[in-house]
Formats: sequence, C-alpha cells, structure tokens
Amino acid sequence: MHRSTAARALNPTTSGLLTRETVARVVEAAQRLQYTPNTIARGLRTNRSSTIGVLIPDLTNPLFPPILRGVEEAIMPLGYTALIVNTDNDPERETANFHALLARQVDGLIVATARQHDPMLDEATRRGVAVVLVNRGTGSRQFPLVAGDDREGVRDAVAHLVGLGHRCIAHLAGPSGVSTATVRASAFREAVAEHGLAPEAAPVVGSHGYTEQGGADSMRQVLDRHPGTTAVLAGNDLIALGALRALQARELRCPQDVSVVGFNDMRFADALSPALTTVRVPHRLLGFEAARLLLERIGTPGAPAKTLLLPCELVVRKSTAPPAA
Amino acid sequence: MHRSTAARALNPTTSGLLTRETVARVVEAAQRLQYTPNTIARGLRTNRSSTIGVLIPDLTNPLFPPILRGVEEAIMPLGYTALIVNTDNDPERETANFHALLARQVDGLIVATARQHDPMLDEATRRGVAVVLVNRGTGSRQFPLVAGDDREGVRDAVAHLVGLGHRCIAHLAGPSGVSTATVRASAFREAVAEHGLAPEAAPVVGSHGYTEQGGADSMRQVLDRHPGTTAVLAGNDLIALGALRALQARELRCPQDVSVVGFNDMRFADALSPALTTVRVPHRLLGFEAARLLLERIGTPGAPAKTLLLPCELVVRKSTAPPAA
DNA sequence: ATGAAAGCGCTAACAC
DNA sequence: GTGTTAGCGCTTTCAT
Repeated sequence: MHRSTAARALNPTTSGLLTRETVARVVEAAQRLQYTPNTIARGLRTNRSSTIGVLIPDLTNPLFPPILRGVEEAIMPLGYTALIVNTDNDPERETANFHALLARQVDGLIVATARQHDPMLDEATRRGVAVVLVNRGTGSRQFPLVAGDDREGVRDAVAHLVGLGHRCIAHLAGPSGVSTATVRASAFREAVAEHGLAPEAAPVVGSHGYTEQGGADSMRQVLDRHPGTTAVLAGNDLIALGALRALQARELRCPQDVSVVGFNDMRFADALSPALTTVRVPHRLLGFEAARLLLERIGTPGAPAKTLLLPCELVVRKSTAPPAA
Repeated sequence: MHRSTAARALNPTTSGLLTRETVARVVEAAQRLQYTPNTIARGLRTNRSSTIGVLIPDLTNPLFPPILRGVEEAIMPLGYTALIVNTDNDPERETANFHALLARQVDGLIVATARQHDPMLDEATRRGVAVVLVNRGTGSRQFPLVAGDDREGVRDAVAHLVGLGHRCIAHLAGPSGVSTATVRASAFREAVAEHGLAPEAAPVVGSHGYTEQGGADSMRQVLDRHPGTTAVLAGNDLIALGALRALQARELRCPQDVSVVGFNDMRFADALSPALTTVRVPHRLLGFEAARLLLERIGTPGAPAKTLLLPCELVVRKSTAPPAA
C-alpha cells in the first residue's frame, strides 16, 4: 500500500478510482490511527490554504460577531476556516495583520474595515487575492460589496421622525473616510430635503468614531450649537448610546425632550434605556452572502464585482416620540 | 546569490552571519518584489505554524471579544496569529472546529469552551498540542487555567446583598457541566451559609445556558416557587438581563421589588435599565495572561500546569437596593 | 487499480 | 560568509 493510494482513498473526488475494499481499509486505518491530513502540507502542494482572512474593525461592536457567524456558516461546510483579525480601527495594526494573512496564503479576504481610499485593497488586487467587502464600501466599484441598504434605512428613519412631528432633526454622522458614514449622511440630507426641511434645521455633525465617546461628543455639540433640535438620527447604535448618555448628563429626557434613532439594531439595542428605535440590518445574512460571494470569486476570479444591498427595516421602540408641544 | 542566503538575510536571528552589504541587497530586493515569506512552507519545514487556535463558545457574548483582544495583544508581537472559532456551545461544531485547527497544525490552543468532562481536551493531550484554559476550567488540574476569582466575586456579591438587608436570595446558576456555573453555585451556598441564611432561603436554580432566555426562564421559576425572594445573584450578565426582562414582564420592579446582581461586568452592563450591579472580571487580562501561559508552555512543554485566578471587583450600580419594608 | 517519482517554498545541517 | 543538499507531508502526473 502506497501513500498516494491512501491519499486517494481519503479524498472523496479520487476515492472512486479505488477498490471499495481498499478504500474501506484505508478509512479504517485512518480512524484507528487518528490520522488528520496536514492542511499545511496540502496547501503547499495545491496552492490553496482553505483559509480565508476576515478583517474586522472592532470586535467589541456587537454588529460584527453576527457577521462572523454568517461567514462561518457559509464557509465551514466547504472545509474553509476563517482567520479573523481585529484591527481596532488602527491602520498600523491593519497593515500588519493584512500581511500576516497574506503570508499565511489565505485564499481570499472578507474586509469589514474598508476605508474610502484604501491602499491595502490596492495591494490585495496587485497580489491577486480575492476580496469581498462587507458593510463598508470603498470609493471604487472594483470590489464586490455586501451591505445594508443604508439609503433606504435612513429614509425610513427620517420619515418616522417627520411623521412624529419633528421639524429640527440633527444627524450624528460616523467618522470621515468610512463609506457608511458618507452614504448615511448624504441620504440624510436628501431625505430631510424631500420633507421640506431647511438645511439649517437639519445639521450634520461628524463623530470621531463609531463609538459611544464619539456619539456623546457630537450630541453635546448639537445641544450647544443647535438648541432647537428635537430629534437626532445617529450614524449607528453605539453613537446613539453615547447620545443617550450625553442627554442624561444634561438632564434631558429621551424621548420627551429629544428623540434618538440608531442604526444597525445591534444586540442590546432593545435593552437600553430607553429601548432604542433603530434601523435593523440583517447582520448574519451580510456575512453569509459576503462569504458566498468570496467563494464564488475564488472559483472564478474574473467575474464582475457585484454589489449586494440587503433590505433594512425600521424598528420603532421607546426612544422616539412626538416633540414636546 | 543563493536562496538560503536570502532566507538567512531575512531572518533576524541568522542575518548576523552575513555581510552587512548582502543583507541590505536582499532586503532591498525583497521590498522591491514585495516578497512575503510563505508561512505555510516555513511551517511545513519547521513544524511550527506560528498560529494558535482559540475556541470561543459564543462570540456574541460580550465577555469574549475583550478576551480575544488580550490574546492578540500577547501574541502579535511574537509573530503569532490566532485562528478563532466559534462553537456556539454546540459539541458537534466544537469537534469539527477542533479538528480543523489540528489539521492546520496550530502550535497551541486557548480553550474558552471547556466542559467539566471534556473528551476533546483528552485528545489534545494525546496529540501533544499545548492547551491553556481560559475562564472555564475542567474537572482535572491537568491544564493551565486563567480565570476570574469567582469565589471571591460571589462572596462579595452575597455580602453586598445581605448588607442591604436581603434575607431571601436566589442564585440563577449557569448551565450544568460548565465549571463557572458549578464554582459560582458552590461559592454561593458557602457564602449564604456564612451569613446564616437557611438553604430554603437561598435556592439555586440552574439555567439552560448563559443566555437571556436561560435567565428569563430561571427567574420565572424562582418567582413561582420561591415567592419570598427579594434578590437574585445571576450566574452571568446575560442571565441577569434575562431576569430583568422576566421581572418586567411580570410588572415587578428592579430594584424596588427584586434586586439583581450580574457577573462579568460585560460591556453594556452599565447601559441596561436599571444599570446592572455586577462583579467585574478583568476580561482583557484573562486573555492576555492565558496567551502568555500558552506561549510559555509551547516553549517548555513539560512545565507544571499553573492556575491563575485574577481578582474580581463588585461594581455597585442601580439594580440593587434594600428590600421593600 | 495501484505504484513511483517529482516538487510545492522553505530551512537546517553541513560543506567549503 | 555563502553555497549545497535534503526533506517537511502532501498531491499529482505518469507509468504500469
């Protein structure tokens, strides 16, 4: 019995070439000896690692774990494993991690950290690594992207607020350089204009990051510079949470004094005080579809870069109400 | 110029053997050609993958992301990468993932999914893979473990409740088979006994999992079977959150009608309604120390299995108050 | 239906 | 100080 025969027996696509009996014998022996094929050695030979890299900006943001779940669900049945790295929104960590992934010969990359101008992605292209973007896009349409339909979500949120009677609504935008921040802000401007609000009655202030701290800072800024504001649309739920805290610190009540709408419907959004009205994005599905697109792209590298926008849904809870009379 | 010379130049430990000039030339060329050494091939040769596997039971539990951060902080400077897998508390996924990690020749395993009787860990031992347990331990002292000092945390929590005047305190324990659940429950029984509470005044009810659902179920059970209960100590914060929701559903107020104490001080514990009194566990440090222990163990496989218990701290917020008169 | 042999990219031991 | 050689564990021709 030769090693190559054994290898054939263990590989489903080649085991057909062998005697039923040989295959059985090999499989039995493999089990008995607890043989596990060395993925590393196989990868060296086949030039495929059966590993994909996933770049996450902040794993403590509850938006991302469900995305990862979706990714795993899609890839595990195909024998792939995900190499997950946390960049902490730090470009240096991002580059270091990116190169660590390349050195490990990942077959492709799912990138949730894309910035609008992103040299890392250019390098990935040059090296011929398949890339799919998730949640955040980039300036160009060069890469497939799976994201929530932010424009639709923002439109629904603004319609809800206007329907409640708000006429002075601020947007607590995300950090600059990130596509979701840009898209949501632009959708906000469009939506308020459609409802006939003047730009002065619908200020947009940027946050330093998609964080509580960022949200608290920009909420304070709105309170100071636009005292007539009765409602805010936050760039995401973490920003909304920061806004809630800033309001509380100023002894302003939500929703009686100021209504707050979040974005994403992250886990715990319904457990905050007050329960957060927010735009639900199908997190798990985002990851799942991104992974499927990636596997597709690994299979046929030439294919055109699809953009997949998944529908969002406004979830009304307790943080929004009509403005005080 | 030979490949091995190039390899030597790129390797910091061997580059000293070469001419300054040769090294410079190689480094320049490597940069120009964007050469990245193939970690896979190196691993095949050296029998080390510079990769460690991390088994997480539930990434959507905010306890775990900070642990991962700690792990990354410890390993990244040494050139290691973490292969993170989510088992979702599903033994089948766990086994599958475990074997995927072994097949990828991980140098060691950080296990946050340990059950008290865990055949997977036996297999790891048999295969000679270094293992360090984090947060959850196992029956034997066979493996190094880094965890919070649960006994101390429980003792502080019970003292706090008794100090407030509670005389009928229930424990919403975690799922059976998991060490943290067992340890916390046993510490609870000890602590209430020390304060002179009769066992009937301090019931322990198990939850199906460390989840909101599990917590809501066991809270309801306490309400039904032990109506005199004025305070509960939850096995973790997710259970506490479930308890909060069950109370709300029954129109019971927290803390006026029932006080609730959580465990872990997960992210958002302070943003719940009411802000949760809980036992803070140093999550990041847990991961960091576990990773350091693992690297140590990879270096010197024979070393005895240390158990590292990190101090916890009770954080008093708004979910606890004296019982109604 | 199976065996033989080559080679993936790298490194360590041994020459020189 | 640098070149030579062999081989890590696997897959894949090619030959039988």
